[in-house]
Amino acid sequence: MTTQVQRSQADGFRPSPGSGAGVGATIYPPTRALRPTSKVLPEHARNHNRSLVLQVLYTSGPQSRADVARETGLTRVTVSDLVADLIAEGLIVELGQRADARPGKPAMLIDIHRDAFHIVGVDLSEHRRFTGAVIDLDGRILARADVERDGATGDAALALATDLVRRLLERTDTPVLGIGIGSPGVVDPLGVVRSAPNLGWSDLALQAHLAETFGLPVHVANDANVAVLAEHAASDDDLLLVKIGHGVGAGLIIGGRPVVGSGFAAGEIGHVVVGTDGGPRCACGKHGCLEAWLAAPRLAARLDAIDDAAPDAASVRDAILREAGRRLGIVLAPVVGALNLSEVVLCGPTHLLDGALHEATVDTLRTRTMAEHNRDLRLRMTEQAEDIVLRGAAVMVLSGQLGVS
Amino acid sequence: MTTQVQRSQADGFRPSPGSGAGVGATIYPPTRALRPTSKVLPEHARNHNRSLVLQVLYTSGPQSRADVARETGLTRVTVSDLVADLIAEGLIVELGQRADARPGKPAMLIDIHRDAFHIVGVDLSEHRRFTGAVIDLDGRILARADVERDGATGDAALALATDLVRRLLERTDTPVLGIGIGSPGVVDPLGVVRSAPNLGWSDLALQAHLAETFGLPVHVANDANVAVLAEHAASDDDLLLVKIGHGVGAGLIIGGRPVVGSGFAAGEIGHVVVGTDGGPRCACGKHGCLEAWLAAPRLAARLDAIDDAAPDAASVRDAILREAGRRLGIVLAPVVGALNLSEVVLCGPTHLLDGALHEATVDTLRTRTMAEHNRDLRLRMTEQAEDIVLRGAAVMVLSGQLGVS
DNA sequence: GTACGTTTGTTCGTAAGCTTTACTAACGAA
DNA sequence: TTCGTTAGTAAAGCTTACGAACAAACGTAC
Repeated sequence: MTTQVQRSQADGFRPSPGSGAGVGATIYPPTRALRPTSKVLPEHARNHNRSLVLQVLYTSGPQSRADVARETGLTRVTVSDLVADLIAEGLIVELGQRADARPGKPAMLIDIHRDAFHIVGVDLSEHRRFTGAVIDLDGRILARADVERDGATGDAALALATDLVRRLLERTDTPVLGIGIGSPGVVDPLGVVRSAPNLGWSDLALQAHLAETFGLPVHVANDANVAVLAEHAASDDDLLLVKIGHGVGAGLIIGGRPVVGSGFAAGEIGHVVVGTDGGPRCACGKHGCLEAWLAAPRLAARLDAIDDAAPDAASVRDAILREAGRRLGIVLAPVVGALNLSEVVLCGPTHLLDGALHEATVDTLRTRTMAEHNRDLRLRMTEQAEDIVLRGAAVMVLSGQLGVS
Repeated sequence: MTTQVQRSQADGFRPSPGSGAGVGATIYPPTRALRPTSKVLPEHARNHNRSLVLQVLYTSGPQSRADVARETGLTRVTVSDLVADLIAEGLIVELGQRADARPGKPAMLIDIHRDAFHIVGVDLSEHRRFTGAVIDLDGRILARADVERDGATGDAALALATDLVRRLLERTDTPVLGIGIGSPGVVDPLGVVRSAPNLGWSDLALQAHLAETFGLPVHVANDANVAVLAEHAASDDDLLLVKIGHGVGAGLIIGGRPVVGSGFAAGEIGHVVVGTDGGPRCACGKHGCLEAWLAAPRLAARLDAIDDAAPDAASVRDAILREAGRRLGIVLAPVVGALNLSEVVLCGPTHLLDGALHEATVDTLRTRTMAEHNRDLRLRMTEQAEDIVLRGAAVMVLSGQLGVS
């Protein structure tokens, strides 16, 4: 009976991609979308392979067409064809023959044309000013420009941001691949700032405005969601980035894709209440919000309130930072547990975060989650300091325009 | 200057799929994988479109080839070609001409051959017994079989499960599309049970064992992760399912894809500590774990301890359930906030969960998250009761084998 | 120095897959 | 009967990737 069943099954069913045929080869593919949602044409496949070639070159550096073919699994013929297109478009250049001596025909090295395009990145998340930079394809910052915000909101703030982009575009003679913007607040995938109270923006079509003004591809996302892209470029795991500044926000990448959330408000953890014992009153009216514990200005104010002359000032400062870290750990523990995260990154003022606070967060996470499951959890400070949003904006443009990161 | 820049850019760059060319058309595609990881061949595209046709029929029911073409965006020619293949494989059948009178040639209705295959689903998560069922493609349960576990662990438990599958396979004469298993513990994507303390399993290659034994496609995943598939079949949003039974676990679908976690332990929230005021001692040694508050046996025991004769027994019961619900809300709040979830589903004993506990969880979530961002959050009981894991197992097989759900 | 093997990148022909165009079949409406 | 509409199919063409074969260019063994 069972043999009959399996015979019919084997005849009637063609296995889907990713799951080989035959006994024991069928696996549940976790990366496959559950439901196909739109058709795929050959040109889409080609675009994917095009990005794949660029990706290999981007991460592994100059190499021959044959090398790329081996790494991608495509044939040399196909790679040559794709590369020919990409050279014609100016995205790839030939660098000359490989130097080292090997048997066989010498290889012609190719690479992404790293000088062919620049990227404009802008960070609107700082409270006091907008910052921006011209960035090359490798994420190096080539030129900077800032503008003091001076409390500007609404259209005035938009004008400041637009002008900042204009000034940055004037700083380069190289074609610009695109403009990436990290904005505070809730930003939808079409680049509409749904709500950014600090800037007085609501339903502002920032992407459309800038795209029309400058005639360039524009990508806009929440600042923390942008920042996590910069961090993700270095690793491949699921990643949570907590950005602590004037407010507290997070960016999240799961399975290689940014999490946006049902209302495009993923990562908005600043007003989640921490613990069951009250806490400082928050601007939102609640008590014990994460932001009330952890926002940089509030934390700094609490530290400043301590009289340096007092005999135990140092230990009080330490206790304050430690408590803030503990509160962060309390909020993160359920998230780390539910998502089984292996990597959490902190981003913000180093003098506040990197020390007692960081330690306390680690300790709290350890004691409040199942050690067995989260054994290899890493909690670390970002190494990108001030420029993380700018670099993330560049990654966002690279990813959106070339499918590379 | 800027005009020059944009001209070169427009010439040199071909927009990637999903982002149209030209001003304002470029969007940041949130569903695109950041980095292409493997090549895509035409046959992969065809398989995708094949699944797309099946998906449309599966969800929308019998219709003509032309209807499918309109809904998928593929041409009638391509749909006819795909359908011809699928009919040859026995996955689609022609049902005869459409009855209603319309101008033009009458349509030949086609549908997924819903009687051609059955699915075997098994739930290993109950403490006292293993349950299983033969399920049709629409998720209807056609036959059941159970086996008392009687404390069996290790190889004995494996033998019980294997025998249960064998008995289920004997209950149907229809070809079996595949076997789906929901197991407690941590299960990796290859169907290896990395760790299931209750069953005494560690690194047990359950998928491989069953596939070899029965010569059928087998899919294994954690019980809560399986259950959430059943729930997801009804909606399309991000979804968190909390499964409360002997333990407490969760399953999570984000962006249409199950979250697995870095150690394949996503959803293991049972041993996250809740609140900052201690709590009952847990089997794991910590105090105030979610499981210590909420696991069905412990909750029931606390309720049973109340003397029914006592004057205020009812209100004490209520307080206990309410407190448990509050604890659940406290743990979920950071997760809901970080992921901006719109839908959370509870699954477990209705008499415990659906009442004061549920209400308290909703209240707690409301007061501990930002109402503005999570306005449309729904927290509800599952409607699938006992069979959710069995139905989820069927969805897992459907999804894995046909790309349909 | 010559023959041989190796590696690169290209050319040519082929197979797969989807589209456009054009057709036939079958129906209702005027 | 004629006209317009809809379903499904057939033929041709375009895109895309592949395999086979080849020439170029190199090291090495003898």
